[in-house]
Amino acid sequence: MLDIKRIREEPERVRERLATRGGDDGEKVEEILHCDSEWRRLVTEVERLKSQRNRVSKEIGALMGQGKGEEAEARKEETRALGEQIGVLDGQVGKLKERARELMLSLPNLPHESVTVGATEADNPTLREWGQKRDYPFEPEGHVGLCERLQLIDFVRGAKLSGSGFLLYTGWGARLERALTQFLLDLHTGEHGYTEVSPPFVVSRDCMEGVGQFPKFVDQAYAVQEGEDGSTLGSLYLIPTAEAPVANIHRGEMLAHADLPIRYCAYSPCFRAEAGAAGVGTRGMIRVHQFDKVELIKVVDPEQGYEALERLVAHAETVLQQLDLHYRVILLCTGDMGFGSAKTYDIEVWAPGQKDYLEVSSCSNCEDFQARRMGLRVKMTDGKKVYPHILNGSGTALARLFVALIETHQQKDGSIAIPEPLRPYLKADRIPSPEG
RNA sequence: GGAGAGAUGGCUGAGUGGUCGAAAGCAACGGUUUGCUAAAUCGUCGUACGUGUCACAGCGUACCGCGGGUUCGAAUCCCGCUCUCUCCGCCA
Repeated sequence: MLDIKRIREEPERVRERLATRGGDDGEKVEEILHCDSEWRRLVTEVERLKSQRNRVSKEIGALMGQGKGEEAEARKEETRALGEQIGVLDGQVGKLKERARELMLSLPNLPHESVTVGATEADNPTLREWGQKRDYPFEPEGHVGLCERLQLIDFVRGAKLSGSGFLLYTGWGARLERALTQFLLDLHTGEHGYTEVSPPFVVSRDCMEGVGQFPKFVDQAYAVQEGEDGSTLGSLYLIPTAEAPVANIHRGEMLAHADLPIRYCAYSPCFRAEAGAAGVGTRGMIRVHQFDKVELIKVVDPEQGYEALERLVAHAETVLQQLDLHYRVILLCTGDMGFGSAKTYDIEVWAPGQKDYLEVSSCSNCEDFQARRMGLRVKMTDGKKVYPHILNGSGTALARLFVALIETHQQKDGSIAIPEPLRPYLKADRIPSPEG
């Protein structure tokens, strides 16, 4: 959520920055300004009436105390009339405020000045690459083929259980997934200073709203239902990312400055309805309804938000470096950024079987956008209360990492070589080929 | 799932339908004092929004878990909800 004061003070600037995202939010800004000024006008008015009523009520109390009951009765008429006016005005005030909030919640964050202005992913600049595409003395196989041949994933039975887009990991596949998860958590907690948390995998509507998933992406979330009648279990939603619960851990709190920076690291499965994406790259495990991910969340002093973002990306990059996977880091342009983000780096790993780069991490600084939505503040050492910057980054998504790993490290003999740092976790240095 | 108890300012904890934004204590902050890691003493000490100011101040409104209701007036009475605690049952 943007700062209403900022919208009041420099509406043009806000409109300009929003426009770089490509949406049509100009009209919303207009309506917000209108609701806001109207709201302030009515609030002033209704508060004046309330003040009057309070005064008269006190006088009535005094009269009653003095035993002047009749006089008091007479004055009650006054406040009754005031009460009616107040009721009407309060209704209008409430509606305006609600409408303004609704609009405020639907506005995306303003892109940071350093972000390239652009319309689509074609405009995303590549910032750097690490490693390189290897040459294989054979035609590298795609992950679907590898998974089937090595019996890592049973695509058919996974779909039988839950429909397409759900994976059944088997044997070495399941073990590799578990090893990767463990490896990632140990790396971030041990080397990068994050505190591991294990959050609920369903969250309330408030949490979804806090991180900016709602209201815009309601149709992308699975709602938890209680029974066949469709009654929703207190409006709970399967998390699309651990960011939803973890970024909300301190919702509504007032943190001390000494509590910062806060760094959390969490494993969770992620559930995405991917409505409207059917048929687009749905084969295999590139785009699925459920995948595992290790997420990194930071809550920091606003002064240090961007410094923290650079470190966050570096932490995610370490994963790929340790697994010896070629990747590139790109900066999302204004038109391609997520709803709540002010600046986002994507890390894309090379998958030789796909002959394409896969997004395995998205690291964003949402600045105070989420903190404002969830009412999370920090009391600075000088006593000032500010909204901290909240950052999130994947460290990393598992399914696609799995793809890049097996495609990159496939061997001529049909086996998969396991990079050194992962071996202790898998307790093996290769995944053997059944026929080998 | 059943029964009961509770939810008040950073914390502990009072609170009669009407000067209650809320006693008291602790903590915190500022000052004074005492020949020494501390004590005594005085004072300050909630939040949000609106208004106002260069900025303070000031003024107003709201807030005693959340949402409704009764009333001229609600922390206080009524209803619904949420959460916490205790006991019972059930269960990984």
